[in-house]
Amino acid sequence: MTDQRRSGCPINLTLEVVGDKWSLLVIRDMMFGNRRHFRELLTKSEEGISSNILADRLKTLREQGIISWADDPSHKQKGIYSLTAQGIELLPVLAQMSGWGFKYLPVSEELGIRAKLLSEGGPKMWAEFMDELREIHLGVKRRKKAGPSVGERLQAAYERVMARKKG
Amino acid sequence: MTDQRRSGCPINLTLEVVGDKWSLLVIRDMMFGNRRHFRELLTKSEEGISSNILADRLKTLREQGIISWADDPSHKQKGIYSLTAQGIELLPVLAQMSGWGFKYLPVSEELGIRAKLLSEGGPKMWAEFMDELREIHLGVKRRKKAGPSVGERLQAAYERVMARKKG
DNA sequence: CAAACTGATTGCATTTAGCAACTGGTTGTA
DNA sequence: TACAACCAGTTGCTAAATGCAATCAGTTTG
Repeated sequence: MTDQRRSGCPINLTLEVVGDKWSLLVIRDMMFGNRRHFRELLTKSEEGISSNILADRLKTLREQGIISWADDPSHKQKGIYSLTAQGIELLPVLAQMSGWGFKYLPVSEELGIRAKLLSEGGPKMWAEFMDELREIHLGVKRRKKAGPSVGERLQAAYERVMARKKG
Repeated sequence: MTDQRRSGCPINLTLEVVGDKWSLLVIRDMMFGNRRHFRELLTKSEEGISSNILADRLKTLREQGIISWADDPSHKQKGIYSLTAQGIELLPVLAQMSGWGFKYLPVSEELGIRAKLLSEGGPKMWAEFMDELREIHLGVKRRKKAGPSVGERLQAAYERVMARKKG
């Protein structure tokens, strides 16, 4: 990962940071699956990332200021990865990619339901979800809204589809 | 490019199609720079793509239904690449990436001005620009709006910055 | 007719991705 | 206190993608 940039174009620079097949999936799992430890990210992802790639991406994402790392006081070996403010603001990028994929690619039903809700919810829902992420990852307190959070609603919808498919 | 998918997640599927360092740059140049021929894409890009990579990406993007190809009647060897409806709808993805890059990465002034305007314009401006792209690439007629188009405004802003920088 | 231009392709070296096994340490349980 | 399971990675190796420079055959321009 040398520092030479191909151009000063914002799209190019963004691609140089997260334009590979894994970085955004790691961020997705931290955002939507609340995976915060190395092992969680390694074993609970749909796609099966290998440990050296995961270690490399976590390192790079830290260097880029997209995630941060802290000791887990409950376990001497565990660390907790968190999204930074900058990382949280990748949500609209993921939401748009998710919406496009849902519309044009062979998305599975259980994994598509979140995309559908997020796409229908639009920028207003994204802003609310980013607020929730700031609370979870940065400890920023926010006024509790009535009813379930966006994160909870997405998770509940996923589980509803899974339950119906199994039963 | 084998067809095996890592998962049915919409974000993952989108990444498998355009999640590399070049595909989205080719689409960017077609959208914002109106590059339609192989040579234009090859020589007029900021980043300097090599010809074998460009040929491979154009092939893949055609196979994925993101761009299409047609003979150029003015020249027996020339072909014209166009964005499909599906390709045009990648604009919001590019716009979000562009906005994020503009906010957090060392974007050059002349290449950042489009990102700034597009970000400020929001979904409404993106919809208008997609309408313009549908006219240019798909031949879909639309009612002419008053004043310069989004594409023209972006280009004019870019040229204004360049003129000022040169003196 | 020659030079420049067209959309690529080929060969080769470098870089990145990916798999499987392994390391050194910690924690929970019997 | 022995021991399995768990923790965050690292190492060695192979496969695939990337990138550069040269080349190609047909087309258009002067």
